[in-house]
Amino acid sequence: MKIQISNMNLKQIAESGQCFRWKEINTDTFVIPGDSGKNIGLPDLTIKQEGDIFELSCNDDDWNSQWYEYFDMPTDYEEVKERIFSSGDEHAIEAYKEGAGIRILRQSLWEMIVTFLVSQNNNIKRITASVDAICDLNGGRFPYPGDIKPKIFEEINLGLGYRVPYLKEIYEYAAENPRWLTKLQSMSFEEANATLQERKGIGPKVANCICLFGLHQVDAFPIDTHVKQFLKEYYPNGFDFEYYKGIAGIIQQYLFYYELKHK
DNA sequence: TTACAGGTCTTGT
DNA sequence: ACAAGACCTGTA
Repeated sequence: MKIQISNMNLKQIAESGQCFRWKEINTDTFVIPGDSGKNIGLPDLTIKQEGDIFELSCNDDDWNSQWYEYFDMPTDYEEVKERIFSSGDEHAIEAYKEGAGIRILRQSLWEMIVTFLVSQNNNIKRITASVDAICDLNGGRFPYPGDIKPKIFEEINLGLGYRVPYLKEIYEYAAENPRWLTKLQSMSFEEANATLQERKGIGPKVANCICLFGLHQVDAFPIDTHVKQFLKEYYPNGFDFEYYKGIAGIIQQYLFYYELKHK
């Protein structure tokens, strides 16, 4: 199928550090694993961008029931744009222009938990390699609790370094507490954020990433080394979180992407 | 060779 | 509550 979508750029999303399993098979053409979203059994999606026209390998039903949400179509990015431009905040405007096609994907919560545990004090290239290695344990599909035995992390070198016990423990915990994920989904941002940080290896930054990318809590604002640098350089007197309430997490992605590109 | 990467934990004050 | 220091490892 073929459709027109505004405010979306696949390449920018792929580079924005929120998804680590997209494969670019051609220029502006990506394969996205079907289990990246909320329906584990979905076929992989091939999607090709030409301007604001997108050609997808799925049918209308799968678009309407699955990928529409995955690409965050329910969010009005035109409104986000207007709020940024009417803010008078020149640094946010500048950052926005750099990554105007970024969207906050609505990805699998479990995948985000595991992925951002891996991400700490790490680089995107190695995170991708480790996530791929973790999927290889499960025939290429992202392993859910119970799909693999937690001890596997100690037995096979997946390039996780000191994060091995974190991964082992989170797989154990989630298998023993099967309602944990659904509980997180019913919590407020503050509750979910605090609950996530009860797990070993999940601190404030990783918890905010999980809230933003796995729970679509758009008030989450992960402060990593890049965003910290951006805030320090351009907002020495503080960043106006109040003004951006409701879209702070989206803004955060523009700042992150801008800083990543200008380094 | 040293520093850094989408940080967190432990320990000491 | 806050500040060091340690921590795997590939890349520049």
